[in-house]
Amino acid sequence: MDAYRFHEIEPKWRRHWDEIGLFRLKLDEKRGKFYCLDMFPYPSGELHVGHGRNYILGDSLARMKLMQGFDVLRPMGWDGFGLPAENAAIERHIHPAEWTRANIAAMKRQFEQWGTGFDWGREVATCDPGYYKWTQWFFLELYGAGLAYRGEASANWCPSCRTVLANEQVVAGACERCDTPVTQRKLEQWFFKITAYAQELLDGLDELPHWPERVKTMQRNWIGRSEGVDIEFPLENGGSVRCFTTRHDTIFGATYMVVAAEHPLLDDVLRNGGSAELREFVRKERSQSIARRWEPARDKVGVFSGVYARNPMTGRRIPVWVANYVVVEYGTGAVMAVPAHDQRDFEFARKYSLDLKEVILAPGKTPGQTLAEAYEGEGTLVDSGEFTGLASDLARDRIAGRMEETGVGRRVVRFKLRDWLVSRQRYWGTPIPVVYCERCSVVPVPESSLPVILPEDVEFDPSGRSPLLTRHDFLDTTCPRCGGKARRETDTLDTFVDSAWYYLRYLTPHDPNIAFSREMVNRWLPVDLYIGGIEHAILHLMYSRFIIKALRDMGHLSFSEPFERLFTQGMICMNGAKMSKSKGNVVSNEELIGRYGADTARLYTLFIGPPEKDAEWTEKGVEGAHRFLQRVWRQVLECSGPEAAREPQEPSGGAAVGSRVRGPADLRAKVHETIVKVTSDLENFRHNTAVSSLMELSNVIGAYVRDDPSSRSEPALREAVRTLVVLLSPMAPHVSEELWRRIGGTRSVFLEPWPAWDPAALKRDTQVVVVQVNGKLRARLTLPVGASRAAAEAAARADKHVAANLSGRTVRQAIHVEGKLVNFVTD
RNA sequence: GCGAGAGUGGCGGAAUUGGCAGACGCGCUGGAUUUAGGAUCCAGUGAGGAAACUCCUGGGGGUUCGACUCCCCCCUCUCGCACCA
Repeated sequence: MDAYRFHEIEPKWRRHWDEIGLFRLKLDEKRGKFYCLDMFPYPSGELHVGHGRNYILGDSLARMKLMQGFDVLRPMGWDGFGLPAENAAIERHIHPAEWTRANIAAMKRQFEQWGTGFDWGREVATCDPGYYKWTQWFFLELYGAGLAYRGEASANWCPSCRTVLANEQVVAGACERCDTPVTQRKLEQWFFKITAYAQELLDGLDELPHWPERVKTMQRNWIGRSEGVDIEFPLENGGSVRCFTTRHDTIFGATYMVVAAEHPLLDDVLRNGGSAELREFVRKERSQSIARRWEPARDKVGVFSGVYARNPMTGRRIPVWVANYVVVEYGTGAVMAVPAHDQRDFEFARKYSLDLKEVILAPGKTPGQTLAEAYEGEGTLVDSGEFTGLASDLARDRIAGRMEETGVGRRVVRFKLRDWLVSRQRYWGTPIPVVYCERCSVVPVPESSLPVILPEDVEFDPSGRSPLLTRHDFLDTTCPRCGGKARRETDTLDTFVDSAWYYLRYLTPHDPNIAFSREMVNRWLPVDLYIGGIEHAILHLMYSRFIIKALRDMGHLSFSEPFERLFTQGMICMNGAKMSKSKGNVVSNEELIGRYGADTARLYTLFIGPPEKDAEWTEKGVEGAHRFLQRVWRQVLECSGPEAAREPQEPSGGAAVGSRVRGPADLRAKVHETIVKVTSDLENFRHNTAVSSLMELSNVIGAYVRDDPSSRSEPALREAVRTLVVLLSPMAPHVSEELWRRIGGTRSVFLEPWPAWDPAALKRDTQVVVVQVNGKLRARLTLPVGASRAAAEAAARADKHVAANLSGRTVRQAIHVEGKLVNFVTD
């Protein structure tokens, strides 16, 4: 028998699949569609076994769907813009474009080695002008719709790199690139108005039953909707401070106010004086970086502002404080403080000896007891004027109503979600297509002039400053509106903009005239299955959802959610840590595939554990997967080749053990049970148990021929072996294709129909019925299927273990579950 | 603190309309084959016990003829959010 020579088999079949265009989408055939999308990678050039998991999962499912007769769209591309390329340029003097292209080529080679089948004719890269032209077009569309605007924002600023940093680029309050402490800086920046869709983005999550609950929860937290009232607190010397609260039922207990250091009220106060202490406190707080402010559990400190306000419900005079526990980013940057019913206010009030007034009574409590901590729950109002005696929820409604009548406040819904800051002071990204005209101010570049090309022959400054700032042939331009002198925008777009729409481009990847075809995306989207890492749970997925809704409202497409079903795969770890080059615990693909072949790498990756959970990579596990493929190889050839008939052996004589199948009908039942199991397991992302059921089938086949070598010519065995090969093919495609041809397949196994199970074959003659006495297992009986209660009970009583346990006792009740169990309950 | 998820042999993990706990793989033990190693094959492998048998799904309680599965309380771990008013 030939050895399993995966080195020869694997490249051979990959060439063949390419030649027959197995993964080339046939757009003209209109069968059921299946758009199976993997999150496209950033071309870092680094690819190890941990990166393969999602692609292998998707590939297995896509191959099964192909065999089930679906038109499968299975594209791949590259998230080509981003910082690492620019850093490589600065550090190693390689141009970002060159670095990126080389990495794409290297990664594509490795993808191909895995045998993951993609429709490479649809490949896109976000850094190609043919792609980013359309990213720029989106920008203009959003700008035209009023969803892109320029505004001032406080941002993380690295003084050394001279750029704004995203929050995720700030590590422990310092720039991830150069370790310089990050400061806050107000800058004019471009934003997308994602907040206009806050409510719809929240509601839409309820329409996504096939998304992981975890991801939806994270998005809900991020959107952060809360209902409350905005209340005007009049100031003693004129004017007022507005604050937002969700607990207006506690307003009668508001004994002071707190504003954030950035609150405009303080500008007025400090202009007219203010204590030295206040001045110093505000200065210090305002200079804190955003990152510093986000550190949790800081001691609450504050200073009296010198200003008094009036509680609009009680008329009480209350002091206004400045403190570090109020954030300017949320609400109005000012809060009413109710120390009796808010733990933060309670701690602060105790520290600075501020008044406390109890206005909510917990159920079963009497007033006047000394509080050890704030009571934040619901209860009955006390000492609250006309609202005294109401329950919290009713009181909130009544108080809000009264505030609206009297003009003191109004009901509002607030979100934590901020608008999406999309400008970056970086070179390697999509240029923002606007110019600044001396006369007309901000002018968008007309669509006919797109793309605004990113100049490639540029010099990189070690400071990290964008080379665009000194490129006059890029900078200097004319105004599209008045023809006068104008300067181009030098900021580029956040790479999340590039990746927010790429899945639309795959349908018309090379069309120079349109970003996407309305008709095609309406037919092919939403994406049926989107596979990727949990790290994109919020940003990428939320931005994509936003872009789709915006495009829908602009009339470019007619669906509301881009991804019907989302699957987030777990990480692959090694020695307890995420595999990464810097930790030195990577297993190289090339090495692994060189030693064991791609099919082993794939099979082990699928078998390692539940796909959504993190898993620990072990060499022993790889060997186990390889052993299984070796065994299948031998088994299939032995049971199917001519030598199967030529080498009859004496029956081993040993009686078949209980777990073994007893005849062709039993073998068929196992085969068809495996078809059911593998089919549903692949559809439900339980690849690990799909693999184990194939191992079981292989074990059963092995025992079957061992017990009766003459059975090798049986039709049931032939069916078993053929089915094993076909069911294995999505997971270990190369070896399955080779075996399929060797056992008589005349065309690719992937062109064969996926096996259907035969309900008749699933029916077994006998089944195992367990017998319990008082819930304790006493016997296992093999009974004919459909045995009656009487027959089962009689057989059970006849068993000697059961009889021994029943002797001397009276059976009070006998529970019978057909085909499963008999349980005797005795006195 | 809030929210979500998880806790099962030496290890990864199976089993959910409540009905055989530990599938499958790794590891380990013994045997066959082999000069040897490797590979392969066979048998065994939750714990205790010579055995009969008993015990076992983080801990405690409950519902039930019967609980890994349902309910209540507690512990631990992972992830997310976090002074959001």
